[in-house]
Amino acid sequence: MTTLRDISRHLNLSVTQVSRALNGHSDVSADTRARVMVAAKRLKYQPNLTARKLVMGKSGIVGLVLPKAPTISQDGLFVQIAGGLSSFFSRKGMQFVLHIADESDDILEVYRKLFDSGSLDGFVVLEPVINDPRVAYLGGRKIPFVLHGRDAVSPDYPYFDIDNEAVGYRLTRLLLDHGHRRIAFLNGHAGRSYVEERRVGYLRALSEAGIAPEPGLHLWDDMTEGFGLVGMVGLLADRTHMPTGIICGNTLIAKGVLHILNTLKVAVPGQVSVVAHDDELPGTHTASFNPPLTVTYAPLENSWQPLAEILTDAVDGLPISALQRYGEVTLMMRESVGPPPSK
Amino acid sequence: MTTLRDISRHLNLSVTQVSRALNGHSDVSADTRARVMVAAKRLKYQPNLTARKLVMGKSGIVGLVLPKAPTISQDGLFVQIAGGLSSFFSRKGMQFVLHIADESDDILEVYRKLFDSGSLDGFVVLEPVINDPRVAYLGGRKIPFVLHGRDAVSPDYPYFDIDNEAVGYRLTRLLLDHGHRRIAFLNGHAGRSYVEERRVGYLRALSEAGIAPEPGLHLWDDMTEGFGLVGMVGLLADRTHMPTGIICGNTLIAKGVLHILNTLKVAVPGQVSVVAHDDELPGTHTASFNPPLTVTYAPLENSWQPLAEILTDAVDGLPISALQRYGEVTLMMRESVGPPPSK
DNA sequence: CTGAAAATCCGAAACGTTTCGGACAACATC
DNA sequence: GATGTTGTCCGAAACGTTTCGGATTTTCAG
Repeated sequence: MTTLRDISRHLNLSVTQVSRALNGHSDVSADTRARVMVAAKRLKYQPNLTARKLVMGKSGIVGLVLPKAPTISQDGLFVQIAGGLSSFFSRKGMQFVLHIADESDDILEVYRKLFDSGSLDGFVVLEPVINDPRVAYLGGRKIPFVLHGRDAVSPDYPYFDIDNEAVGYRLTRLLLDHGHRRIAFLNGHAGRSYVEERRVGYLRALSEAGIAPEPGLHLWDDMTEGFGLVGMVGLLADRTHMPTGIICGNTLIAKGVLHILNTLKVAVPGQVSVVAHDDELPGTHTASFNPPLTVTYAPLENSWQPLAEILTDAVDGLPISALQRYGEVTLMMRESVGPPPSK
Repeated sequence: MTTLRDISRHLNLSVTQVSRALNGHSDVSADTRARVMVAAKRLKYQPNLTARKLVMGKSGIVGLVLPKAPTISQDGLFVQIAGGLSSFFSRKGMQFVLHIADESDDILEVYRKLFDSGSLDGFVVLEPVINDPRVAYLGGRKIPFVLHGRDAVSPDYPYFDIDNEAVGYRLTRLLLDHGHRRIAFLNGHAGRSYVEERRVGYLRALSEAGIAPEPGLHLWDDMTEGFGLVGMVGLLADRTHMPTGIICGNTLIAKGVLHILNTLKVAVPGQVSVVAHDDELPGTHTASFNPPLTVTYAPLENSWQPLAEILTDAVDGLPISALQRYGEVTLMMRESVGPPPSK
């Protein structure tokens, strides 16, 4: 292990100057800085985070804690998330690390241990539920974290989210503008905040169009292909009274929905129009669905960078107002939407 | 934050004695120790692990480094591994952490960074290939690690493995003992050491029975259901000359093989006998295959505990001889093996 | 040529802990 | 009474880094 002292001896410099050179301080001559940089690289110098942490109070490591019970473990999503975050954090000079909590122990206790032992500076928190206990705990203890999403409407903690109310509104509005009047929404699990917000957008669009929401047309469930299959079959039960527009909470649901429609030879968009929100989950490529699906598009991948930025800033103590950001959502018009059948 | 110094001042003791009292050293009087304990509790003393780590040279954290490109094809498997290791390490008072390497950077460089920065004490290494570069690097630098498997026959580093030569031998032998003469082996990817070793066992059993191996009967490929499907179709191509015994490297392959056999109405074990090695991958339950599969059984789950034990011992500097262990393999006789058809 | 500002550099302290080497009693041994 | 032995204790060094305050050299205006 090479230390600052090694470099300093090697260059006939003081440890101080080497440190300052490496950390980009002002009072180091360009020449010295260059020499230090070269030597550091050549000797494969790696700053000892433990020592640095001791004097600065920060370790430079952040993490993600997941319960063993697979909330996200499906679909290779897991590796994608960890990989994405990992690479952006390392680009910011931080290390990102993943911790799977034993199902036996309380997840909040895991956060505490990790933070109080001084190993981790902060956390990325995924998949919030409404009034999320993790958020309450971390926020209460003033432990730095960033939430992917929100657990309330106007939270007082760092987060990155997309405008889910707008997603619900735009998808509904699109169908309304094409003339649809009976619009079903296969949404996610109740309790998740993004699910609830999309519902709010859906209801607002309907109400603006002067349409009373029918309870049977809004469904909550796991966002899986299975839900799409079962849900769509249910909606088709009464052919004389079925919806002409279908909104799917994600592309898995849409896959199931389209599968049923295609199998039963229901024309899309001839008889039924279908739209969805597309996170670009691995393995679902909405452009090559049959027919190509009209979606609101906001790839998950676009969140890793802002999440990493926000968390590093949070660890550095920036004010919360600077740590709340939204991601963009684009409407991708493709071929799954048309006017409703004329009776 | 209360420190040792606070306690020492409060008790008119030296920092040394307080530290020794708290850590249960011998040269502290019973009286002093009691007083220190009381004071520590009353002042809510929390030892600063960072400082301790700096002086002791250990962080108490070990990790697993994975390339972003998924070597471990199955995602559920991934979580299972990380979860299993995590829970056994935490039971040993260590923290386990997972690091996904950016595909851009050299994986050895990642190991170096993680270790030299003092963040991690050691590593679990999975899925060795023959002459694995990671093993060479870590071993060469004397960085503690434990290998799940081996990358050579008699290695000089800590490992936990099963006897893969015996797996190959026993499965082959079982079929031979039932009278089979033409035995195919759908093995894993060439280069992996366990794959090669099983092949050695297979060849030894054949040679003991005086049978010359046919090149076309031993196949290497990814250990997926797809390989099972494709491989089996290939083996069935010439019905007059097909093998009567099939050995599958894992249960995914076996799943594919059985699927083909069942679909084509080839009787198992009437016309073809099938055996496999069963790691108990998530989602494959060989007892309820059709027919229930005869396997060598060595659940992956049984490795987490020994791996955790070996690595902690390795970090503590125990001699290598104490750090090399084998796991058990049981032969589970079920219903997929019988005599070959009598012409 | 002088003086001061600017540019570079360095020693030493600090972070909180463990541990090495020794100090100083009290007590037993011969 | 001299010599070990044992039981307690303590000062100081060490881990590798950052940073404060000052020291030294260079530059440059007057």
